[in-house]
Amino acid sequence: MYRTHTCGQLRVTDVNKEITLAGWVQTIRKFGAITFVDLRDRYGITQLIFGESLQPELDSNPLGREFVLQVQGFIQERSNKNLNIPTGEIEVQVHTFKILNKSAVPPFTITDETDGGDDLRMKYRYLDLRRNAVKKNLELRYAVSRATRNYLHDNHFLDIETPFLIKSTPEGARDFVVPSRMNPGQFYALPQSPQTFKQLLMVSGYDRYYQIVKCFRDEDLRADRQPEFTQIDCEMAFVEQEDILNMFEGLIKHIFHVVKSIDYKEQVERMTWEDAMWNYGNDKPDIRFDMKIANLCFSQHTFLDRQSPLGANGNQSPLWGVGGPFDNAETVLAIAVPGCSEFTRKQTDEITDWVKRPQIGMKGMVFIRCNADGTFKSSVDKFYSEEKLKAIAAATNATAGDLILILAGAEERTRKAASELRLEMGKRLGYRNENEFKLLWVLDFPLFEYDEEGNRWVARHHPFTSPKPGDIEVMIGNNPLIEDAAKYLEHPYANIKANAYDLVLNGNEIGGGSIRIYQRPLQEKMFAALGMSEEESLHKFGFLLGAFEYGAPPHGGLAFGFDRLCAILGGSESIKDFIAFPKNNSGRDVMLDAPSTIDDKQFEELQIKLDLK
RNA sequence: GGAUCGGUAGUUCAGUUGGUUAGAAUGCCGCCCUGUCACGGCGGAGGUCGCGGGUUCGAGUCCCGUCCGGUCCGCCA
Repeated sequence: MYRTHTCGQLRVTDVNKEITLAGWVQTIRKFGAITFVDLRDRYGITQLIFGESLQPELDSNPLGREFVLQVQGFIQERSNKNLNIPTGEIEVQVHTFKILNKSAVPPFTITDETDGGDDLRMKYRYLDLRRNAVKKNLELRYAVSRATRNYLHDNHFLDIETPFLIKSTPEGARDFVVPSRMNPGQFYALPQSPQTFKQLLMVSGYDRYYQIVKCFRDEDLRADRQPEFTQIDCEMAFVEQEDILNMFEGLIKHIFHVVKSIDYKEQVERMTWEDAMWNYGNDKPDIRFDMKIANLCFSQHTFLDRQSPLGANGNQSPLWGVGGPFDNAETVLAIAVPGCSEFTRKQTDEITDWVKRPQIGMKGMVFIRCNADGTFKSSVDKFYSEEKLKAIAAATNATAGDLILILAGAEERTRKAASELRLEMGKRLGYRNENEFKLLWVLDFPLFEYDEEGNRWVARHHPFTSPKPGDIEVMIGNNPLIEDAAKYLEHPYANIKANAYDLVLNGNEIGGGSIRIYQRPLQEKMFAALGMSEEESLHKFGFLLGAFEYGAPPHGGLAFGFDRLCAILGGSESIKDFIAFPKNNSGRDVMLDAPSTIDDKQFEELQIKLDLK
């Protein structure tokens, strides 16, 4: 028997017990005739003490960090206790020991605050995983997984596996492809999600399905995006949007309860996509803090059908007049930052530089100080009177002591910049506390989105998403074959809303889904609207259209980004440390050095000839 | 596809205006130490300054190219 106990379980109540432990040498502290060793395993650390009689044996079999060691001894109460660790009141008085395996000196320290850089840690991931910090994350991941399965099981969901080798249907993200030896010249694709399979399961009558499943997307990566990632994929039949929201609000609350001991009692807030874009500048607002964006004015129509409070700029408006800095701006947006009117010139310059960075791309920033005495001081005093500044401040909902930041420019870029600026100021002012969790449903997304590059309309969510009930008629009644972009832009499809919903946690999209189309004619209209010919839609999705002919029930579902959810619950921006063996941002596994070339023999079997450009 | 930051000892980093033998901490090795737990003390070893080219009397430092890594934009139904 290698061990009778683990390194985390022994306490003062175990004193005098004869035990055997096995684990890794964390540290060695030598004091002449006695030696202390911290022995570590998955469960904790136990101090070993080697007395004088063992020193000759230790001298001839020296220990080193990360050696695998087995010891026999008895538990004794420490004379000097270490109350920082759970086993700190006891130690093992060793009488025999055996080195089960030696270790090379590890390239970085196996400690919570390691001295290893990211690159090195990834190369030696098997050592990195020994660290408590990473282990804690993987344990949290398992806890989330378990809570999810328990909740869904209790709600009669069935875990059903779906295939990984499927057909490439290049809609949306790029597919990873896998050559088929038995079918030369043909390729499987790895699923971007089990979307169509779960819909087919609904047709088959498995009315509550889930799977915690790997998905694959061959797109460029980020700190929160991996080429293979895990989803909690769910689908339900005979449901409306409200049923889905309730079910999965329940799931996330259950996860909060079990994993974080948080009782999220209040109903999750809801917001339309339009309100989100209008007030926060993006479709996944962080509502832990307010600081809404004020829409000061437009000179042109925007994608939101709203009126700005101060009217158009330029000479059409008595407020803005002519000659100001916003004369030619498509959009003018403002944020009132609470309590920052006393910012120094250096601080405002610093924020200006921040919005001028290429990633934000603003040409500059205007600011107005709302002084405590009710006066205003701005960087545009020569253009606007005190009265006008007051009107702007009122439209921004600013109060005395606030600093108003104003951005102007092209609609899309400016709105995005204002959104980023709001988040940045929120972060700087400490409003984005990682221990505070705030959920939000974003509803009523547009069904379509115009793809400038491809010169066509694409599905914003995916092509199986149902329009909102009132908009279905619009679609059925309009099935134009659209020839050019100009027609698209006037097209009524632009205003069709989807029966789709995203769940947002602290400004991160953690889940999204929709009520699906379940009738063949509507699905055909959808494919047509996306510019797919009948032949093409049959070739790609004939199986789904066929299934809809055999009694497809109304259905809908949702998928959570599992890795991201775990990272946020763990208080991290990066998902890498919540994945045992992640890839770097070039999609490489630096430990395996994958991807790699393959043998000529493999090419031969696949009947593939490599001809790189 | 693009932007940006970084690459110097095993590791994490410093290295001024281009100028003597490239430093610190930690790790590693040796000696000392019977109550440490970030043990301590003394000593030692350890460097193709990512790679290639250029400028210069002289390059870790400046220039060009390239490779690798981080972050971001585009992209991610």
